[in-house]
Amino acid sequence: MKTEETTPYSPHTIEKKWQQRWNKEEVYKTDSSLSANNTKYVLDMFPYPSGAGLHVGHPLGYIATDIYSRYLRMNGYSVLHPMGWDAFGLPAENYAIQTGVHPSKSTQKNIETFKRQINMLGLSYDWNREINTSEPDYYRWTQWLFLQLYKQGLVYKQKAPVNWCDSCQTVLANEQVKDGKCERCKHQIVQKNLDQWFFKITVYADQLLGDIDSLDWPESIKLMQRNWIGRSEGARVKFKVQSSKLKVDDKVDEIEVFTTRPDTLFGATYLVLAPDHKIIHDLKSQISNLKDVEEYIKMAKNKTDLQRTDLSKEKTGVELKGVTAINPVNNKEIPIWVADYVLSSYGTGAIMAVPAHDERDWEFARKYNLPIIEVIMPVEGESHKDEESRDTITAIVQRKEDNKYLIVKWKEFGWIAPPIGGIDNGEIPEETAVREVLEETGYKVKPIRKLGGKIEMHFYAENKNVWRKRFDQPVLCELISDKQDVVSNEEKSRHDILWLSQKELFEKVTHHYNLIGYERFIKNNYSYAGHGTLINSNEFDGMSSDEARSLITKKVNGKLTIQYKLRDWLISRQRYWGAPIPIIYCDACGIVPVPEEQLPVELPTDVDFNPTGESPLVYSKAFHNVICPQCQSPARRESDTMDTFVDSSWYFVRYIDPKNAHEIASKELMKKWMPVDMYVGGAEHAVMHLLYARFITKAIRDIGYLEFSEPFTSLRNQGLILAEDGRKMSKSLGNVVNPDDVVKQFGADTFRLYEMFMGPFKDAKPWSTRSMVGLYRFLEKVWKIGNSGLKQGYNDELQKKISGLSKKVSSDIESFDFNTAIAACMSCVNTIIDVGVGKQQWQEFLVILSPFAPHICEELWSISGKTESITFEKWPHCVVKTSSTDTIRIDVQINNKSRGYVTIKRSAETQDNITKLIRDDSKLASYINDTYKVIKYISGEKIIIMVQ
RNA sequence: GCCGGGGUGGCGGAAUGGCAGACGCGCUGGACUCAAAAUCCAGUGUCCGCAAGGAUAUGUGGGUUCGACUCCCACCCCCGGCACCA
Repeated sequence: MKTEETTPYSPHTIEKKWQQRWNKEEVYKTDSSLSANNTKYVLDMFPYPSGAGLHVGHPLGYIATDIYSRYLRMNGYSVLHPMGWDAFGLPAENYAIQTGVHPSKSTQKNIETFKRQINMLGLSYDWNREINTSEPDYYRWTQWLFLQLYKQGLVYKQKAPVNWCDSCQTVLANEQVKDGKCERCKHQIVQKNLDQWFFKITVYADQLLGDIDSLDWPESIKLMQRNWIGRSEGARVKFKVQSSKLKVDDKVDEIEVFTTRPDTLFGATYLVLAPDHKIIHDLKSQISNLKDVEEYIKMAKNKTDLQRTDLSKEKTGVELKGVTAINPVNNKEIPIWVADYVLSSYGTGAIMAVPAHDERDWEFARKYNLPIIEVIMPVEGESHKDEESRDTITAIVQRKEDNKYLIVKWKEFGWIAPPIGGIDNGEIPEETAVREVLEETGYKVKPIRKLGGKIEMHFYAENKNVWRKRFDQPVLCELISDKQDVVSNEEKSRHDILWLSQKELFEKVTHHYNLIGYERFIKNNYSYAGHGTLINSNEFDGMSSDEARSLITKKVNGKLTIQYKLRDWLISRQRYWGAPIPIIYCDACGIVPVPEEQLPVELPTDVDFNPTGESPLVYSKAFHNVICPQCQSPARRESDTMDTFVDSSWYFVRYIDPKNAHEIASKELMKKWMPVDMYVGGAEHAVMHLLYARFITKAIRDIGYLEFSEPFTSLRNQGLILAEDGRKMSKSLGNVVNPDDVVKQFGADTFRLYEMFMGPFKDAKPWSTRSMVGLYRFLEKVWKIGNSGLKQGYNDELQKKISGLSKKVSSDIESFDFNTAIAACMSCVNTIIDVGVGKQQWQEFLVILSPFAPHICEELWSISGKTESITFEKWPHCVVKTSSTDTIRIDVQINNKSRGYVTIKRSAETQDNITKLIRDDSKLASYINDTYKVIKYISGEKIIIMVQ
C-alpha cells in the first residue's frame, strides 16, 4: 500500500470526541418502554470504590460485558447494562478512623474517580441507573428486605459462638474466615459468644443445592457451592448413657449422634463428644475425672482454628470416666470420650466412632488403645452366577534391606501379583501364607499379623475358565532368610520372582489381585471407609451396606436424616459504615421491628469512629434513643449494622427500577428484565456473594415479588491479571499498573484490545506493557486503511474472509473467547493490506471490530460517509456461501505423515481421480514414486492415506 | 489428603482426532536514513544440511487409531478451592 499523507492516528482526540457525543446523545440509555422485547440484562459485579482507584483487573470484566452488550445491541436486542457502587464497607471506616474524613465524603470522592476511569474506557453503561448502596434511597430497601425476611421468620437473634476479629473489632461470617484468619486483615480470629442476628439461609439449603444443576455457570463454581452446602445423608441414633451414680431425676440419659454410616453401627466402639458439647456440663456430677476433663476442655477452647485443624498433629482427647454409653444395636457398653476432632457445630456435636471404617476414628483408637471391630468387608468386582467360592490368603512379604516386596509373575497369563493361595482344611491364614510362599518361591517367612479384615473378590480365572469368588485375608510376613529353597520344576516353569518397590507395586500389580488390601497396607491405614458386605453384625451379616443402613437405623429407632454443612448467615456487624438493622428494643414490648413507613433508618453523623467492640452507633444519642413504635415509651435502637453482603445480595433488582420510591422495583419491569442473562466477575465470589444472592432471590420470590428462582442465568469468571513479574499486583510490591497511565500512553481502544487479547478470559495472565504496542500498531493499520481513499471495488477473496470473520467473531464473543476474535480481526486486516478493500466491505469490517474498539470504529465509520452512530448498526451475518459445496478438500497423508491436500469436485470424487490429482500436484508428487497406491480413502472424513 | 483447572517456541498464547505453533510480542537480516526512531520486506521450535530436503518435537511412560496437543490408563509438576463436616 502506498504511504499517503494521512492524519496520524490520535486516539485521545477521537476518544474524547466520541465519549462526549455518546454521552450527550444518551446513546446507551436503556430502552425501558414496556413494549421493548428481546431484552438482555448484562451485568458486572459492582465494585467497592476503594481509595486506590480502578485497578487494571477491574476493566477486564467491564470490557468483556461491554463487548458483549454492544454485540447484542447490534443483533437487535434491547440491553440493560448498568453500573453502581458497593459503597458500604470497612476500608472507608478505617480511613475515617485514621483521617477523620467521614466515610460518605471519602466514598463519594472515590466514586468520582472510579466513574471517570470507567468512562475514559468508553464503556457503554446506562448511568441513569447508577446505584450506591450507602445512600438512604438504596439502603432503605436493604432494611425493607430485612423486615420482609423478619416477617417470614427468616431472621432470628441468638447468642452464638461467633468469629471475632480483634483488629476489625467486629464479627465475621463463616465465609469470611480463611485459615482461621480474618479474610480482610489477616488477623487471628477468636471465638466469642455474642448476641447476633442471623438469616436462615439453611432453610433454603435443599433448593440452593438442587437448582445449581440448571445454571449456566462455570462447573468449578457450581462445585464449590455444592461443597459449601455440603449435603450428607445419614442417620441420627441415640445411645443410652449409663452411670454408677445416675439418679432417677437426672435429665441426661442419652446422647444423640449423627452418622453417615448407620450400616457400621456394630463397629461403633466408643462415642466422642465435641469439647463444648452441652451434655458434658450436664453430666458433671457423674464424671469421676472431672478435673482432667475440664482441663482438656479449657485447652481445646484456647486452640485457634488453625491449630485445631492442623492435620499433621495427633488427635487428642480425654475419656469421661464414670459414665458409659450403650450401643443400641447390641447393648454393648462403650466408653465416652471428649475430643476436639469432633465439631460442635456439625450434626449433633457427638459421633459414634467406628475405627475400623473411619480414618480419624482409626487414628484416635490406635493412639488410645480403643477396640477396633471390622464390620464391613470390602468387595472387589461384581458377583456372577455359578461362582466358585474359596478362602484364600495374600502373602505380603517385605524385604527389610531395601523395603521391596515379593511378587510373582505368572508366565502364562502375564499376571503380576503377590503370592496367593487357598486355605486348606484346618489351616489358619498365617499357616497358609507361610506354606504358599515356600511352595511358590522357595523363601522361608514367618507371619507377623493379618492386615485388616477379609476382602471379598469376584473375578474371572482365565487359567481355569471359571468365575470365582474369593474371601481373601492379607497376611503380613517377614523374610527369615535370603536363601531360597529349591522350588519344584513345575513351579519354576510357571512363574518368575520379582522384588518390587512400593511405587512399582501400584504400577505393575495386575487387576483383580487385592489392590484394596495393598493400598490399605502401604498407606499404613487399615480403616476401610468404603461400602461392602456386612460382617460381625449378627442378623445383618452378608447384607450390603446399602441394604443395611435403613434396616439397622430402624432397628435402633434412629432417624434417617439429611445434614448440611451450610450454616445460617450471621449478618450483624459492630461497625458504623453499613445499613442499620431496623430493629428497636423496648423494655415493655421486647424486640420491635421498625415500621416500614419509618424507613430508612438513617445513619447519624454525630459518631466517633474509633472502634470499641461495640458499634459506634451506640454512642450516637440521636440515633440510639428512640420511641417504641408500639407503646410509645422510651426505647433504644439496634446499633449493629448489616454485613455489606446483604447490600450486594439484591442490588441487581434495584437496577431495574432504581428511582422507585414505593417499591423495591416495579413488578412489571422486573418481569421484563429479570433475571440477569449474563453476569461477569471474579471467581473469588464463588461462595459468598453468589450464594447469598441466590438465597435472597428465593426468599423474595417466596414473599411474592419475583417469579423466578435464580438471579443469574449465565455466569462467567474473569481471570486475575498478574504483574509483569508474574506475582499478584499489590501496592506493597510496587508492581501495580494504573489504567490511567496506560490510557494516557496508548488510548482506550488499545487498552481494551490489549486486555482482551492477553489470553483466555478466565485464565490468570501476566501484564506486559511491551506487548501492548502490537495492539496499537494494529489500530494504526486500521486507521491508515480507513483514511486512504477506499475503492468501490469488491474482492472475492476478502469477502470470504469477512464472512468468515463475522461468523468467527460472533461465536467467539458468545463463548467469551475474545483473544481469538481479535486475532481473526488482525488477520483480516493483514489480508486487506495485501489485497485492498471496497467501501462496503470496509464498513462491514468496522462493524465487527466496533464492540472491541468503539472509538476508532465510530470515527472511521463517519469518515467512510456514515452519519448515524455505529452503535445500532446491524451485525453482518455471514451468508454462508454455498457455491463451494460442490468442491471438497481432501487432506493427504503419505506414510502416516500429513503432506498437503487436494481439492476436487464432489461429483468427481473417485479414487482414480484423486490419485491423478496427487500425481499432478508438484508438492505432493515429490513425496511419491511410480509405484505408489492409495491404500485407504475415507470420503466422509476427507482423508487419504497412501503407501509407496 | 480430597475436589477442580492446567503443563505447547525466548514470551502471551492458537489448533470439530487430520499440514502443531494461528495472532501478537521479542529476536535476526535487509530496505529507507548522515544516523537513530518509526515504517516496510524477509526469516524465526530444535538438530543435520550450501540447498532441496530430512530427522525430531505439545510434562513423563504406556494404550486406542490409518492418524493423537486433542481420546483412555498410570505417573510427575504448577495453579486454584476445600480441609478432622463423622
